[in-house]
Amino acid sequence: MKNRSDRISILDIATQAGVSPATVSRVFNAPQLVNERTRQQILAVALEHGYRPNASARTLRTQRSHVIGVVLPTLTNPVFAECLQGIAQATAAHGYAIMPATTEYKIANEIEAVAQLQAFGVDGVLLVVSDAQTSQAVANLRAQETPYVLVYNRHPAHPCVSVEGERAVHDLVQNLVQLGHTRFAMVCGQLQASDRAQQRYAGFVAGMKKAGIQPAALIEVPFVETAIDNISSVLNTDSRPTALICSNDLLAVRAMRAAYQCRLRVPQDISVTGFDGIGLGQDLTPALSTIAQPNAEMGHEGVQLLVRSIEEGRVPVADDSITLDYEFHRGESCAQAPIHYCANS
Amino acid sequence: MKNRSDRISILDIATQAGVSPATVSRVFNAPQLVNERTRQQILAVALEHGYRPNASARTLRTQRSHVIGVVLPTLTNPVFAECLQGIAQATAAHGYAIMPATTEYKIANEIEAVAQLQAFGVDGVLLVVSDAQTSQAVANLRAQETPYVLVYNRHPAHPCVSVEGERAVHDLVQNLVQLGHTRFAMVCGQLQASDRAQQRYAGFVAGMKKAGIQPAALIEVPFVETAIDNISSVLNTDSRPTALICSNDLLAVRAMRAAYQCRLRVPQDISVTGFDGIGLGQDLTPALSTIAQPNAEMGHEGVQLLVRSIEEGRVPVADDSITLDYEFHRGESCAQAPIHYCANS
DNA sequence: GTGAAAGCGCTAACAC
DNA sequence: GTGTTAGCGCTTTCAC
Repeated sequence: MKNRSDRISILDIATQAGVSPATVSRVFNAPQLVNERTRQQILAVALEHGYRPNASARTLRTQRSHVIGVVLPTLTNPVFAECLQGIAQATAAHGYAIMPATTEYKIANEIEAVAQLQAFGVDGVLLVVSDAQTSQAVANLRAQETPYVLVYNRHPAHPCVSVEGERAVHDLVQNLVQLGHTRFAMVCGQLQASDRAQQRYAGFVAGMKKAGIQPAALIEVPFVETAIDNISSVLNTDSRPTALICSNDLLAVRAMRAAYQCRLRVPQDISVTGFDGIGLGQDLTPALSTIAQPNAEMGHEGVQLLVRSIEEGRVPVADDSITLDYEFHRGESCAQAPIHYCANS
Repeated sequence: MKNRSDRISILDIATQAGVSPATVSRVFNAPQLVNERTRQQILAVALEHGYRPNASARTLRTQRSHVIGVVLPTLTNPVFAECLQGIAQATAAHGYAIMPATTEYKIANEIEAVAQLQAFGVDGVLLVVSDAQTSQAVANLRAQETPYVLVYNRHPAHPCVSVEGERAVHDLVQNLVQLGHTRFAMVCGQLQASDRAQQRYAGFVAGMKKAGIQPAALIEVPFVETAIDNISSVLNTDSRPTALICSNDLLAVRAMRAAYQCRLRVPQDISVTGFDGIGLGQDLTPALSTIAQPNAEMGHEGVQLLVRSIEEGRVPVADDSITLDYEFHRGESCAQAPIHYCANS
């Protein structure tokens, strides 16, 4: 009986085609070295059996797996899902496979994921880490000289594909000030769990300072489950903000929900902005105002950079970093500050 | 100079620990066979070098990769992203890695993905295909006796983890009829590209029949880009429906947008329901009414079923199929039919 | 243009 | 309880 484990091998193809395994191998790896007629002959036999060279054997022999590892926080947030989608498409176009792992924002998982990927012999890894500066996982990659590129993270000492989050939020604040807003609050997840959120917050602070506005509330939302309550409690105060700048789109959606529950209209009573540019944001009502990153493209570029350096036999370095443009989507969730607040200021 | 390609091997560990490679191997694969003291000794050396057995070599030797392939349409739709998240967590818990590929709903990509995964020697594959009945990719898996489980697809001849989509929509129609609705329309993507959508539509038709209601409009949306326009054109007619049953949540969000653009209030003027239960749906305003599938759990169960049968050395069969419960989330996007329409009926 | 043979790193008989 | 050895399927010199 045919057993699943005795798959057809290069030797079978060689035998049936009346050539040596070396020739069959050449057909797949250096076809120009093989006589046209024998090549066709071999290809015919291979096709008939649906033969493809065993990747583990090839990897073992060549020390090249044609697999890219990917480490990211979660696929529950569409930003990362969209990015992974971009990664998947780009790698497929280059003939690579991907091996992703999610960390749930846990440092220990980042480290474990990288170790596992290294055991699988991935040619390189793309990561979104909690904090590029202090990441042990990244340090390990570097120590082993495994090529890697950070995505979303932005740090001068590492090869990164990122967006200027700090500047983006800084400019956003100016933008809202133009619209008459003077009372702001920023909504973040746990700041220490994300260098991106920290950078966005830094932009917020800088923007406020630039505009000469009082330092404003930071609403740190420890768990997504309670986000709406956390935000509502701020919106229920007398001195509530007229603009809520959220460090990501998922929070912005919840902020709009919180506003609704507090009987505030978006954007008439309160403006809400997000960050990320998840696809769904544009289809919401009101359409989400957000600093849109080109998520799929970030994945694309990361793959591009990583694959190129892998194929050139070098490791990507900080100088290879790519900064992509973000785009402020005006949306419908932000507008002029409400009149009576303007009067107050 | 240290080269990235000469990673530490089992032989290095063996030499340094003063044992044979076989003993080192045993420490990782059958620790109980090794003397406690030598085991500790070897573990210490391994830890010091951060050694992990090379997965390609292990795979080549044992014919077991500990990798699960995943084939799905896209990660741009949160349903699949949430499911993959569940898959990633479950596989990690079992010590497996995943290798996903996206098909963009193209049959050719399904076939190619499966072939690539087979070349990588995955131990099994989880797939969401366009049409289980006619899938060549699935047929190939079966021909090679590669263990596989379908997720979301529901078909009597295959091992599936799914939800009774047909019944769900059938019941939903009754539900809406109870609320006074008599004019319905169903919104789908391209029906021939998804057996799930077909099943949901069948449930719609059956539900209408059961309620003794006129066969209603089917709004087939060929491209997501134009979804809102397609839907709007139906909403702008005199005989517009009072309830829009959408075959997935992404379409439902766009349907709500279309309603808004047509100056119809959801749910006062028109009720909208989705299907899938994407996480974001509950945070929207109005909260999305939907038939919620347990997306992460579907991934979990698929992994469970697949891994169990892999470890028992058999292939999952149709009889192993699992039907999970869906849950109707009432949400805020559906309500009583508007009065003047009731009067009409 | 093609073949013979060595060896990538590991595991699993089998021997002791 | 541990070591010796063959071989998984492939690529790649080197020889012809």
